[in-house]
Amino acid sequence: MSLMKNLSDKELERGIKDFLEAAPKTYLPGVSIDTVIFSFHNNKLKVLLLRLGDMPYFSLPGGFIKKEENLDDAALRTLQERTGLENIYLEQFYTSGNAIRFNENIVHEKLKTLVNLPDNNWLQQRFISVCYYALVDETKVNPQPGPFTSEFQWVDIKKVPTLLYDHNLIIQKALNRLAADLDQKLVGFNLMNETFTMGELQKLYEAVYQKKLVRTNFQRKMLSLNVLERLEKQYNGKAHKAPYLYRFMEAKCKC
Amino acid sequence: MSLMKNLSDKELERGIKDFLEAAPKTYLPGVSIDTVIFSFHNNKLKVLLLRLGDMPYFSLPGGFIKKEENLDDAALRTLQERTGLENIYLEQFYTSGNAIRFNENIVHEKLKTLVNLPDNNWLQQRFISVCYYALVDETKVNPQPGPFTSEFQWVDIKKVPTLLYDHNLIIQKALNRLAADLDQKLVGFNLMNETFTMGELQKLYEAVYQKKLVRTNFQRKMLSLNVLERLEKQYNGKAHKAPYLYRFMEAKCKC
DNA sequence: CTATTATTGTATCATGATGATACATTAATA
DNA sequence: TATTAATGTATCATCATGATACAATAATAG
Repeated sequence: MSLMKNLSDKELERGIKDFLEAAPKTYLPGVSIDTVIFSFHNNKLKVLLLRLGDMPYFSLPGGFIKKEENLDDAALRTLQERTGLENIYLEQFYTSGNAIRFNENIVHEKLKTLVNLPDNNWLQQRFISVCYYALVDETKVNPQPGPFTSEFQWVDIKKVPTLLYDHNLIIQKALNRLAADLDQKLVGFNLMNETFTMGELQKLYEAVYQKKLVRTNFQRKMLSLNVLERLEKQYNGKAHKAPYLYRFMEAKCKC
Repeated sequence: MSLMKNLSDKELERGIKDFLEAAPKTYLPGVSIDTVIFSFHNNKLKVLLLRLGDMPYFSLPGGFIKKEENLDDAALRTLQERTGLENIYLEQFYTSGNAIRFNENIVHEKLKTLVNLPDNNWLQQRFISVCYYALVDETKVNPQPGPFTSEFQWVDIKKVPTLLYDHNLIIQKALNRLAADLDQKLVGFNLMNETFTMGELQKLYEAVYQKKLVRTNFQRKMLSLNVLERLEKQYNGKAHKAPYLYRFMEAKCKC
């Protein structure tokens, strides 16, 4: 599902110029934020990727920290700006800081073709990037382009292409952390609808753990947690027993 | 155990002046490193704290990142500079970035009493701090003062006083992470001597988990991991059965 | 209306990990 | 030689988990 914004080069140029003028007085230098935005839709775990212009690589959405803004607040703000959502589950998990970043020169070249930039402009400095992961409802996200975004795409976690910088590594670390948090903090329900079947929930866990689970044991485990409320059955017209719907009872959980 | 370096105000002034002259061309602005250095000695889990001049608060050791240096390399270098050790177990676990840091003004005031500094000097900028924990052998550490250090102290984790900035929170997060890594990656042996008794190992786990463990079950669990080599007994002159010594067999472990 | 099919919900059994407890072992001392 | 205090091992109950069997059921085909 590609969300083409089809920003023209003219629009990109305008956005980048405005950004570059404001950035040095607005944002902390040398520190950026990258966010791995997860969703779970049609039984697939996905991440939101974006592209600058017609560049051959996607990258993670991110942003910068205002000079008087707390780090976590900046992560939430940039995420809200990009998704239009409130109340997002957000977790810091890693900070990336190699001196030379994969393909960064390609980005700089691309920027120069879009805008007439001097060498050593604000965007060309070295950045230490603080990484967060977010759990969102894909259907409620209305991606808003930032100054460097011409295209959004939700990509199946199993089909993520080679990305800019070390963003593939960052996604892998996010996924590892999400798997641990799924166990220990039950954060997975932030990715489910209000109601869901046990089979749907199992698909989420399988996508995060990247392995098949035994259906009957999964069901027993989930029910034993005592955080699921069983609702009416879901008659879906299929020629078999209808599954129950469940709701996650936040009150019973310690997260 | 206090390691007074008794740096005079004159020495501190010289060091800080030199640092401030070199810092802007040497280090990335706005990003620092804080390191929670753990040791386990005399059955006590400790962290290395340091004090600037005669300030009323201790703080964590740390450092800065050279302009062309990878983040992890910087963490290792600053740690080596401060401890004189090679081959240190080091793990990044958190990045701290509130806009206003607890008691930072006190530090700025103290610096001004030591050196005649302008407002808005390099040290007074806002820092995003990337936090690492390290596991070291206290007896092999020979603390080297940095430009802001007049005193080192190994402090029992149970007796850490109120520290500067959010360093108490950072230590707590480091301890939580260490507890998780003790389980999953068996990093604890980095804190033990080459050989140790089961009782000593249990004291380490109890100090990290901050709770008592049942001796017999702990022993069974550790032996079942198949990573311990049993050596000769340790006759220590006590009126009871002598305990075996054990050695950690790295080869059998996946860390 | 009945048999079939695909899926779902539950029960059962074997296995392994863990908490709790008992007990045998032993190095030094009285 | 008995005592003491710590150590090493065994045992039992409990719980979590993997594997498997089986009953229940909603739609469909005959």
